[in-house]
Amino acid sequence: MPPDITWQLHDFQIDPSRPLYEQFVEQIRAMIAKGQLPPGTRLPSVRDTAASLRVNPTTVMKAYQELERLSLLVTFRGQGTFVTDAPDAIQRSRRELARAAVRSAEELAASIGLTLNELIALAQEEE
Amino acid sequence: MPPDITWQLHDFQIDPSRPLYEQFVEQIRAMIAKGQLPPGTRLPSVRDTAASLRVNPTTVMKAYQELERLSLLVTFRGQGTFVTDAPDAIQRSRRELARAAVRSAEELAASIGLTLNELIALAQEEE
Amino acid sequence: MPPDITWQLHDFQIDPSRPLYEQFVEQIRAMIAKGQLPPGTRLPSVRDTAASLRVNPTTVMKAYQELERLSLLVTFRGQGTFVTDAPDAIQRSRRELARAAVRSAEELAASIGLTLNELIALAQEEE
Amino acid sequence: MPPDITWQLHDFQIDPSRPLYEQFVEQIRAMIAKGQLPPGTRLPSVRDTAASLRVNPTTVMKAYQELERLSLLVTFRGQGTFVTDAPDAIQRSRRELARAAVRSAEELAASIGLTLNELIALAQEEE
DNA sequence: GTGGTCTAGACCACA
DNA sequence: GTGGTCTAGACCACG
Repeated sequence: MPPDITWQLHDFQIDPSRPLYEQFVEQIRAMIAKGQLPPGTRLPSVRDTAASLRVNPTTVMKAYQELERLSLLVTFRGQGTFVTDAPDAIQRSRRELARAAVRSAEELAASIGLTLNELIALAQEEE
Repeated sequence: MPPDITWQLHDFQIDPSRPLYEQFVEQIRAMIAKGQLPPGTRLPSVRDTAASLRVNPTTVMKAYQELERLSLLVTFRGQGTFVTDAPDAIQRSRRELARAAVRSAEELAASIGLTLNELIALAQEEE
Repeated sequence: MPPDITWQLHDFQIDPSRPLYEQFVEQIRAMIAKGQLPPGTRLPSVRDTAASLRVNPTTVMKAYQELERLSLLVTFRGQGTFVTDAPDAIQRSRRELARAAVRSAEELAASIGLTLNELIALAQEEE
Repeated sequence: MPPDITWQLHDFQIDPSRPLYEQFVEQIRAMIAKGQLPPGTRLPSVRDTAASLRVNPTTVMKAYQELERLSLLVTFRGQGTFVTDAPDAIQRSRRELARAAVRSAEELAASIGLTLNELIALAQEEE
């Protein structure tokens, strides 16, 4: 039985120029991918999270719902929201994150006529 | 004297979910970085570009201005907009693109507890 | 005299996204309709059911009450809750279930301009 | 170039006991599936729809976004929301609707020990 | 003008 | 107590 989790405002880095809920999705997804939020963990309630992040509850809910769509969270009516306990959903999510990141770098490389390795080499060049 | 350039709608791939002007910046920047638009080339006017891309002129203007800010384009009043011929501007831009792309992949890797190499390996794993 | 019944957690499949009590109603109703719970059978008490299903007693109570409303269960104070032995209640319930299901499929068919048979054919089409 | 569409309150049947946005999704999806909203059609803006349905704009937006997730709508920034012009997305949606409806009827049939055909026959029986 | 995000606050069903 | 829906109204970026 994994313990409940709590979080504080300072657990999250927020960039006011981007959608808040999107950043919550990213950061919670990263915590799950890192194993920091083990399968079955109960997340703080929408209201509690909203209070500790000093944000509107609907903003938190939007993030939770998006994570549910990604199969990373499940909510049990009246009981709260939990990290999925299907370990493959989590592993799949890690792979998807990795693929998206690598694909995006490869696309940029291709757009300037380089391979991924050449891109990495170029990034390390001295001024 | 490099020839003028024209472009067609199909030279650009657009994704409705992201700002148009931003996509123009990226794609023109890529053309410059690839040498497809050599230094000194005169770009089509904002009006012409907007017409051939079937897009709002202010969108094109915003893209050109952003590229000027990046020192990749220069505008001579009454004569038009040209690809910079400062030789290092282009190479510097290539390095900046590469660094940004690599840094972003590294950050994602770190956020799920991996190195860049591990991230690339994970992305290549089979289903 | 039909024997008492007991049930285990695994007799019920639950979907977190729908009301629990509603799913109990459906599943108990199905057991009765199938003859798996013969007329006159005594059901486990609300407390026992709640315990073995690891569920809030009020949830079970709500399900039992709904099944009473459907005339499929009757409660004798102090003696417990029993499957009705009015012979037509069960057959009527089967017909009602069938009609509701068919009507709902017909309505969906109509909403996309098909008959029920066309809908069934479309559902069987290959990808 | 498909004509714009407008709609009135009475084009929608609403059941106050179920989420509004969900009903909008269903009904717009049905209109698309029926061909009543041809590919490429521009939907009324969120604000206009909200006004004619006498509903809050965010409720309409939620419906539009859900339909976008289903690949039935695409939105072009600053220009509005359009029915996708990929005809296969629409046909796929029709099949999905049909399959879900049929599967649900089959499941109910199975739960009372019948086949789909027997269920349909039972539904047609006289009182 | 378009869609999108966020807030504050109400109300509901479910457990 | 939980999540979920809806409203009214503000503000923003984009075209």
